[in-house]
Amino acid sequence: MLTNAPKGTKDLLPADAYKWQYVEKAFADICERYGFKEIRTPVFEHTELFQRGVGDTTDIVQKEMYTWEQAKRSLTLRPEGTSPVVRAFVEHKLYAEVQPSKMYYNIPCFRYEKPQSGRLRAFHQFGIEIFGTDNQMADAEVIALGHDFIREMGIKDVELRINSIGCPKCRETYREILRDFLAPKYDALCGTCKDRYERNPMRILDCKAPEDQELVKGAPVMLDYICEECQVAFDDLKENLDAYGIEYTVDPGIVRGLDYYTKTAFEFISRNIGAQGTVCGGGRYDHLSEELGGPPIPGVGFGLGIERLLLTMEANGVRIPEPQGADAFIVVMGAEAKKVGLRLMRTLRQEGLKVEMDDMARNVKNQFKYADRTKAIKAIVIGEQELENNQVAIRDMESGEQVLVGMEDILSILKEK
RNA sequence: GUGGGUGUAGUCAAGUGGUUAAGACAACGGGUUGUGGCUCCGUCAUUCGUGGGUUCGAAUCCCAUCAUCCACCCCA
Repeated sequence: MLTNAPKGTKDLLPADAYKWQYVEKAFADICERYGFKEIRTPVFEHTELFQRGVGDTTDIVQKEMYTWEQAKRSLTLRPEGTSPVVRAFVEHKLYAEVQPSKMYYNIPCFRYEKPQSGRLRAFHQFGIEIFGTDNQMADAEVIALGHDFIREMGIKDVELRINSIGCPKCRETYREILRDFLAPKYDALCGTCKDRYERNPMRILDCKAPEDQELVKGAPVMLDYICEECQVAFDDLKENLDAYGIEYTVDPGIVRGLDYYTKTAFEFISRNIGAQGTVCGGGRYDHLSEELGGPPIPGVGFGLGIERLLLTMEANGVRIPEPQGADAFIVVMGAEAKKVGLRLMRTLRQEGLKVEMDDMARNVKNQFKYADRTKAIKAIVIGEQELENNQVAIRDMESGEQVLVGMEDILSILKEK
C-alpha cells in the first residue's frame, strides 16, 4: 500500500521524462507562434466554480470531482481547465486590456473515474483559450493551432470532426423535436439511452448499441435546426477552415459533455489508442463568464490530453529524440587524480558542459563501462602519468581514439564538437 | 457504478498437485586495482500479489481480498 501510487495515477520516470519535455516545449512554442501567452491558475478552486461553470447535471460535477471541506469552504481539484481561466480573467479584469486575450496552459486535472487506456484520474492537459471575440476567426484559429500542433508532433491518423451544437435557444428547441421523434421508440431504447432521453437526448444519436443505431435512423439532426445566427457562424467557420486548408468532416454526433459549450464543437480523434480516442476536444462557450457572474465575454478553446497525445504519437511510430549522454565522463585513478578530477568537473560544468564522474569508487574498467552505458561522448582520463605532465587523456568513446592534451586545452577541445 | 482479462525477480517469461521454482535480458562484482562496447566467470525469488481453505504434499485446486489492464458510462 505504502509503495503503491493511488489508482489512476502514474509516475513519470526519468527514463520517460524527456518525452514530456519534448511535447511541452513544442506546445509552448507553437502557442507563442500563434500569439498565445501562458496563464497558470491554482490546482484547486471553489467547488461552486465548477458546479456553475461545468454544469450541475454533468457527470463531471455529479460524480467525478475530488472535493473536500476546509475552513467551512468547499474546495475542488480542477477537473478541467477552462472555468478556472475564465475565473482568473474576470477576477483580474483582463477584459480591460487589448482584446482578444489569447492564453495557453499546461495543467494537471483530476477526475474520479474508473481508469482505462487513455484515461487516468490524475491526467494532464494542454489548453488554449481565446476570450473577447465571437468572430469565427477565433474558432478557426483555435482549431488550426490544435491541428498544426498534432501534425507537428508527427501524427497522421488523427481526424478532425466539427459540429455546431447551437446556442441555448436553438438547442432547447431541437431537444424537444428530438424527444418527440424518440418518444414512440422509447421502450425499445437501451437502458443508458432511457436515462439519456431526459438528461441529454443528443447522446442517443451516438449510442453504440446496434438496436439503438437502427432506431435512430432518420432522426432529426441538430444542424438542421440551429437558428439563423448559429448557421451563419457555422458556415463562417467552415469557410475559414477551408481558407486555412484544413480538412474536416462535419459530424453531428459531436456533443460535448460540459454544459458551457455553444455553437462550435470539435474533436480530434485517433482510432489507434483504444476506446478513448479523443486526443483534443473543444468548442465555443459564449455564456460561461456570465454564468459565473462576470460580464458577457465570448470565448473559444480546447483541451488536449497529454497522455493521449503521447499514446497517439507512439501509435504513429513517432520517435522523440533521446537525451544525449555526458559531453565528457572523467575517469580517475588514485586519490590525487580524484581531486584534480573534481576540480576539473566543476570548471567544465560552469562552462556549460555536461560532465560526470563516478560516484561509486569503481575501478577503471567499470568507470569506462559506466561511461559507455550512459552514452558519454568523451572520456577524460586522469592518472599518475597524466598528472606528472599536467595533462589528461581525452578518449572519443565512439572511435576509441585517445589523445593527450594539456590541462589548459581541455575546454577548447571539448567545445570543438 | 457495471462487465471481462491478468497477477512467478527490475523486465520478458517456463512451470497446470510431488521433495532444491527453468531460461533470457538488465543490474552489480570479477578475469592479477591504466581503459568501455565483444567474450568468459560469479551474484541476484526459503518463494510464486495477499489472506484463508482442501491435501500427506500447493506457484499449480477452491474461496476471499487487493492490485493492474481493457471495455461500458463519460471525457482529454
